[in-house]
Amino acid sequence: MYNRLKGAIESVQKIEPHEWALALPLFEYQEFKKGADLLKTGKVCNQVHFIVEGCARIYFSHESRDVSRQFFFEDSFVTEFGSLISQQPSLYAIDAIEDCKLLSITAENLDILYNNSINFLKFGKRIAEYTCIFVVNRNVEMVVSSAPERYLRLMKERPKVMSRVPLHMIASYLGITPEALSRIRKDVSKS
Amino acid sequence: MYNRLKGAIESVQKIEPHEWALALPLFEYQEFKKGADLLKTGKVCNQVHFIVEGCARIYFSHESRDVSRQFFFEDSFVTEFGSLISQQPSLYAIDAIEDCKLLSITAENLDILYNNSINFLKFGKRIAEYTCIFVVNRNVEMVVSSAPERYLRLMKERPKVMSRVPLHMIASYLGITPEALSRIRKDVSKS
DNA sequence: TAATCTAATTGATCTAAATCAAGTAGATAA
DNA sequence: TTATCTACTTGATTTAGATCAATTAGATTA
Repeated sequence: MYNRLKGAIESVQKIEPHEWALALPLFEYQEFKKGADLLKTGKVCNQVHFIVEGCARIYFSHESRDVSRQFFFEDSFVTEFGSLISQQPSLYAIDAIEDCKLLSITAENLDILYNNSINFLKFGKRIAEYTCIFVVNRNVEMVVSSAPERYLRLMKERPKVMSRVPLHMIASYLGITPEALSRIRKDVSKS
Repeated sequence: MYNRLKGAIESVQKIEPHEWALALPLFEYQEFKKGADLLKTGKVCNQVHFIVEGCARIYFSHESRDVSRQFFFEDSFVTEFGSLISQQPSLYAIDAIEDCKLLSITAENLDILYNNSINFLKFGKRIAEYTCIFVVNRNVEMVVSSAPERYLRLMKERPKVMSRVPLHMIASYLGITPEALSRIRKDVSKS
């Protein structure tokens, strides 16, 4: 389990043995059942989770309708940056789409880690940068591509989302209604 | 001029005198005329610019139409993260909306800085995190708010954009056509 | 100064996707 | 097993904003 965490981190930034010795005890194992909340809207986000197994989502509640912002699968990290960094109440919620096995670190321990390990600091910088690039591209895609184009691209580039996330969540992620997604899928399957 | 740069950085992260001694010589002053390109699409982004005076924009060319992604004013940094970090050809271009006075640092010098100054490394991490939060929120706004709502919010929260950026650029930033923006403005001015 | 651009506005029409409404199909629970 | 959810699909109608077309208003250049 810890090897999965180490692998994911080292694929981004080389970490020294003494840094691992500091880091690993700071992570705590926890499980969440499907549908459970990892973070509720209005609460301060105090953890970063590494997903060992399962699938989670960040979403936004808007006029009694959930808008999914992003999906996360095994071997990736989930947190709500905005709240984690500002330590202000979160505008977003995180929940488990499938049963989840997590290795989690608290905001305080993460601070300790960043202040005592230069390579973890570099790792944190890179993660933020990659996230930024990903989100910017998604943003541009929302403006320049049509709904069917966005659907086809998601299908091609993130097949896990298509196979493991309910369609109504995918619809809101794509910025459309479930009805519109249903019709797009019908059109696509025809051609 | 360098005091402006120092002020902007220190407002995010405390920097030690010896770190400033290293950093400041790495920045080079340059000017761009209104309309000039700071980065062309297809070129590798090799600089981060601090705007001392003026206004710039990142945009995306799509089917012979520019889509503005973001606007930048004095006392802020402009670069194209995606290309800067990957050192791959940029999907985006940057140009000067007004005559610009810049303090610029190259990707190589930035690397030197990050590898020799822990506080600049922390600064870089924070900038990436803040950018990420900003872009995510903008993203969600594109999905949940109508065009008039997005216009009103931009007017309220970023008056500099409204007063210094041409309307057709604002329109594409809001994800609408210039015609639609014109009509929204007429409606808003009535009420 | 007039001439030529380009930006912005206004009007008419069209269209992608939303909304409203109803039905069907899988899950989950009793 | 049946009953009850909730997810998904399908159809009818509406609407926000796009597109097409023309005009006006500022800029910029000759």
